[in-house]
Amino acid sequence: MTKVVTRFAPSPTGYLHIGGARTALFNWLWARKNRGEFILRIEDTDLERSREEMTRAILEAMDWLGLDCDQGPYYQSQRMDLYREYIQKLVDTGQAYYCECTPEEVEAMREQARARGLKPKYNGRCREKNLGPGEGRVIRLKAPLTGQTTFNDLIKGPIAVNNEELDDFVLQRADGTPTYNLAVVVDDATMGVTHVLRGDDHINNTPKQILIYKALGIKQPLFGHVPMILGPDKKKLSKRHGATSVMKYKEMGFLPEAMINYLVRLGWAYGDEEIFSREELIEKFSLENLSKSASVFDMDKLLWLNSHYIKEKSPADLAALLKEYVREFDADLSYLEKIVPLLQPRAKTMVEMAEMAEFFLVADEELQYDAKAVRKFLTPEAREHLQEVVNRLEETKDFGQKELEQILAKYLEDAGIKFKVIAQPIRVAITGKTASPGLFETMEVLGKERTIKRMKRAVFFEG
RNA sequence: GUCCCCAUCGUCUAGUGGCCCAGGACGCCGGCCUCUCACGCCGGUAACGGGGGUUCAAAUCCCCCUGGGGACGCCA
Repeated sequence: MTKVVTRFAPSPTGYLHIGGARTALFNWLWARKNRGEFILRIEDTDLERSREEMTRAILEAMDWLGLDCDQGPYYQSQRMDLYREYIQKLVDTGQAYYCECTPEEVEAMREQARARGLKPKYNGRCREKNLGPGEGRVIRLKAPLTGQTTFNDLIKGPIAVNNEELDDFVLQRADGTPTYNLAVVVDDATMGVTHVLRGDDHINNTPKQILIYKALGIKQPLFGHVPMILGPDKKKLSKRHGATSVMKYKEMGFLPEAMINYLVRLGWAYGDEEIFSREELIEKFSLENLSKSASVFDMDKLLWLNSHYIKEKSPADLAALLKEYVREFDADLSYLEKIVPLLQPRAKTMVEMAEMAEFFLVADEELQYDAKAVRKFLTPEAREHLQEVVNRLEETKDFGQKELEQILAKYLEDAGIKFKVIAQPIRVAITGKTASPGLFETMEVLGKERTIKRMKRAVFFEG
């Protein structure tokens, strides 16, 4: 059995988007599962649109997702000689030819075909002209006029296309650079790629590439076309649907674990299981369980997975992460580490967690009070209770949840009131809001001094 | 327009001819828990696009229709 080699080959014309990330993930998983190799290749043959910063952004996103490669990144822009060599081979063997038609002329041919209700194609005008190299000339593949090109897709099954549908497409542009289809074939072949897993928007390119493999007389890899990811309107996912860049999700406070888990389940399933660790995925991933149909990106489910992984992660790790999301961080990590457990069951994203952590981090005198909360809960009676509770809190040395609970219980008994009566006032006093983690745990983390300071401030606070 | 691909709850999906008057998950609704908000737990809502076949038996196989998506570049 030969070693499995997969690759991810983005073009640096944009950021790594959701769909690309999933394709990369599937390739990565397949390589890892089979103890094969995963190659990263930057497809930058279009020197006009390729941007170096995009390459960096893609690499950064791959890194964030933890999709490490064994080879590369390779750059097609650095392999031009190799492509030229293969193209020359095709010209020499009469399987490719120079064409002097201008883009306008070709467009006219296509227009003509369209007018007759046919598929727009180049009409093969220069096919038998036997032209040599020259200014403005491209090289086209002399594609078969009849017959069928077929392949057995790993995901979709048998696919057949009549060769009449294909035309003599361009292999080398007028500027001497190779086109996508040629470069992909040369690279996949020379890099020993065994499995090409890519978006099914490439399905129509596959027959063309197979024609090149055949013309070159080289072994072709196995192809698998994964379905597209759609927006809620069922159209191909794009900027119109909001964030599509993977790194945007990092910014929005998603964990890479959640991202990976979500992406893999979009188009792949393993029975009824929903949660997968990286190791489980490598063990359980399989091509047979990939679905054939497109799937809709669902933010709610991503959010659910993210909150799951937030609950699962260690407070220490989260504290370190949270640091990046909190504005003006001046406390130390150990303090954040105490806050995090209170927020884990509540925050769905790191951004949310940062917002929820805000009142812990702000200076006591700068704590913002919600006006409505003040009006509703800091009533004159409530303020009296608050003052009484402060008096009792000042006398305690221990400020742990247990002690606090006892002190409050004693006060309730003495004052003859229910906890409900003072719970919200205290909460508003120390957090400024009506919603927060449990009162006692919040007080403990805040500490005696700050809790009391805030409560005292609340007693006389005027909204 | 032409070609290619696809078709189970709103969404992600299980299902590979009988175990399915279709299971899980997200969401949504209701309840429980409760110091608020969450978490958690329990329950509920909701789908095989339509029509023909094949078969003792079809969500599962075949055909047609419809619907959706994609591709038709000297982009990838």
